[in-house]
Amino acid sequence: MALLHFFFASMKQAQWFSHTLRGWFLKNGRTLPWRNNPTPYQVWVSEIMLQQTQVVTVIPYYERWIQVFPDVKSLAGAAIEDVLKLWAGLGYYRRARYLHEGAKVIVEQYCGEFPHEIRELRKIPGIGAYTAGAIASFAFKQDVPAIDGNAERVLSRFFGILGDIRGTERRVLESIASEVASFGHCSDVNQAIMDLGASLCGKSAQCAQCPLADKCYAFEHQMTESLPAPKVRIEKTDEFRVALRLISPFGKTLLAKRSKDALLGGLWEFPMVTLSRGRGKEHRDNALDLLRESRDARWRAWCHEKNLCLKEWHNTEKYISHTFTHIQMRVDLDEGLCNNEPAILPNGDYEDFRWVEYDEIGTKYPISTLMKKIMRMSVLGES
DNA sequence: CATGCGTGGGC
DNA sequence: TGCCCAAGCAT
Repeated sequence: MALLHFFFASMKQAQWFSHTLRGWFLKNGRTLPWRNNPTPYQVWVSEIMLQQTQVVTVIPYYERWIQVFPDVKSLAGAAIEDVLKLWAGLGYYRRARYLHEGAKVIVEQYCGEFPHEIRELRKIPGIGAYTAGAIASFAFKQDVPAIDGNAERVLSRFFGILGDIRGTERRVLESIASEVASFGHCSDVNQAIMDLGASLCGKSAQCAQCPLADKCYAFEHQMTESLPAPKVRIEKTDEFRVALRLISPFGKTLLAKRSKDALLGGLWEFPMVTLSRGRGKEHRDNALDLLRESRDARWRAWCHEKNLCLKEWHNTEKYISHTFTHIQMRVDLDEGLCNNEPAILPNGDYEDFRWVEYDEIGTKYPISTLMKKIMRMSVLGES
């Protein structure tokens, strides 16, 4: 019933919406590095980078990326380490891995040419419903919808979709998006929806300047604040870790490579151990006790297991707090000198260990923002 | 299908 | 400052 209601109510509106919004876009659309008659590769790279990430953040990363990897073939032939280095700092590192894998798939299975069909695009790692629609409409000029967070917000407000657009009302949203798409010029219209969502129809709407306000459901009913229905947020887990800056007799620093499917997968860091993980004040208090009492013992055991012979040792009293989507992390830093430089086998969180020059960290070895913060705490010399 | 996965910017 | 978010996808 709900679907039928929205379908009939929105049919007339959809054409006006498409036409009016496109008119606004042709005058007011943003100029962006990936918008000048883009190749499918350029659309792909930009769309993956833009997932959950702001345009201003993406621009410099995109420019650098296109310089180094101008096409699918150059990306497919690259080393994953170099791919991650270009991505370092952007977050959600699995996206970089999927881009790399996807490039190989396109070269090996599609003769280096992007498939045009949505169904085929969806088979490429990291390309989901939205990105497939974006590539098909922006690069191949197909009249298909591309529903991202902006489209969810703009469409749910304009057409008055009151329920959960990620749940029960998903079909309604998709049906309306298809209706809008059916009037053509989807490359423009889809980008118009995003630009409107990024400017006038953001979290707080500026309806006075909006070309769609005349027929907008949310504007008419003063519901822009409450649409779309907000996502449920999960409480963050608190995590307490200790990192070790360990220096060998030859002045090398021990670096560990995180397992590729883990948090910050594939990036390098001072080795860390997790002391505790949980939620609530009681847990946090216990964790701080644990930190005081068993921090050194944990490290001694860790070093012993790795045949590392510790010489000097010191707790820096310094720590950083770092927030991830689902984790509130505190990392304390310990620093020490050891008498040997053993080869260390992969284990647990880490798939590789290496003794490196301090100034290679971040240039030769890709690191996260968390690791940058930890390095700033280090008081030992820089070599 | 609910959950895991980063970061920098805005208020 | 602390909280909320911003062009999703895979499992």
